[in-house]
Amino acid sequence: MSDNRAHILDQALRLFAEKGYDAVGVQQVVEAAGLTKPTLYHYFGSKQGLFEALIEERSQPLHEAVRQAAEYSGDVTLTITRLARACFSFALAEPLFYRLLLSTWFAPPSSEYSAAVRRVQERQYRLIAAMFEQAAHDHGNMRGRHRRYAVSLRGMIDTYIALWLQGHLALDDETLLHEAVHQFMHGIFS
Amino acid sequence: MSDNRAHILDQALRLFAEKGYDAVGVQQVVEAAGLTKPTLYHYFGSKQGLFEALIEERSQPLHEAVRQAAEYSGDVTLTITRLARACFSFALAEPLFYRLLLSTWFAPPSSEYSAAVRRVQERQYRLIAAMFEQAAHDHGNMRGRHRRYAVSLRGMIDTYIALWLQGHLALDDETLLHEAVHQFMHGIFS
DNA sequence: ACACTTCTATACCGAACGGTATAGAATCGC
DNA sequence: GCGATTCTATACCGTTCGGTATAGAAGTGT
Repeated sequence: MSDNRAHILDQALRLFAEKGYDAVGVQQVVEAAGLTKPTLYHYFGSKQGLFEALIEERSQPLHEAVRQAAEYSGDVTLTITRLARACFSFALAEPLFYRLLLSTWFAPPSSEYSAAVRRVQERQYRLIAAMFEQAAHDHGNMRGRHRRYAVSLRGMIDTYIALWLQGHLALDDETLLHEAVHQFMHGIFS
Repeated sequence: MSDNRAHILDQALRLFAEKGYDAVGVQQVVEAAGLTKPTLYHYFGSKQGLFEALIEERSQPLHEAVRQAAEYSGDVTLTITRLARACFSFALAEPLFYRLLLSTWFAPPSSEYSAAVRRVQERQYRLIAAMFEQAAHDHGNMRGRHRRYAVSLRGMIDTYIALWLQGHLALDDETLLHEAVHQFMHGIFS
């Protein structure tokens, strides 16, 4: 019955996302899953191991989506739109997981467990930066700025998702998506 | 000797910013301050009270700086530059406090203690939104978008500060400041 | 039927958690 | 000097923390 493992991951995701890693005890997780601690420690070895397995496994669909969306096709606006849409879609499908990603990404760095999340973000950052570097071949004025562009695009995407998570806007809105991308491309004086 | 109160706040800020609220025990705080728990509970009543006092008191200089910078003077670019500079300056002066603000702002919402930080952010958001609303009187094409502009400007500022906190860029760089503002105003083509 | 590996529960470990009852200093108005 | 208030330390409360020793199920290959 190895779907006990999946149950533990499910409940751990929910609790970590709702209360934060340090505020959730191992006991709470196994109780929510209807199991006991030795089961959890059998599969994951430690609380940190549980968290890392959670991040590693559940982030793969996002990583794949970003990888596909970030393939530069000659049209910067289109690529950026695809990228933002990929992130928005994933956040809409897995709000708990995206909340966990965001909160850990901005959490204090000392915590050992957060390295897993930092790896995920770093991987995505590299994909986006590479896209801007390719795009700079077509648009000379972008040359040398691909790092800053990657950084600020990710920042914009995460800002919108964070605001959606707090109920300040609707993420499943194509108009909003295009306005956001348009602002990124052409500024607020459109 | 009521500067014991200040010592406790200092150490609480450092520990909360470095490890996170839930990962820091009351015992750790008073030990770092060279005191004992009853002293802390005399001044702050509870761990949550300590956190809220910390946020409320240490955020006032930031709030005042943002309030002044957000006074619209007829020049949008100048106002935004002043705003970003005010936030950057505060972050440079109080990196631990800004890190604490950011991490709590993106933390799971269930935690009672985080309401204090949400109040701070909400106050600043209103100042910035009001500035854009005034600016819309001069720039008709901005009308009705002041909320989105306020949101994305704050997002951009916090993104840059977060990246500085992680060592990815230098915040005390007037060129970077102007590039960031320029990108916000005119997009990445320009 | 049997050894063997995989999985799960009971019961427990020492340490740390947030918080407090009590009492002794220190400081103040007078 | 003296009562009253403010502040701080010793010692302790019950609970929860992450983690584990032990042993019993459950399934598998032979």
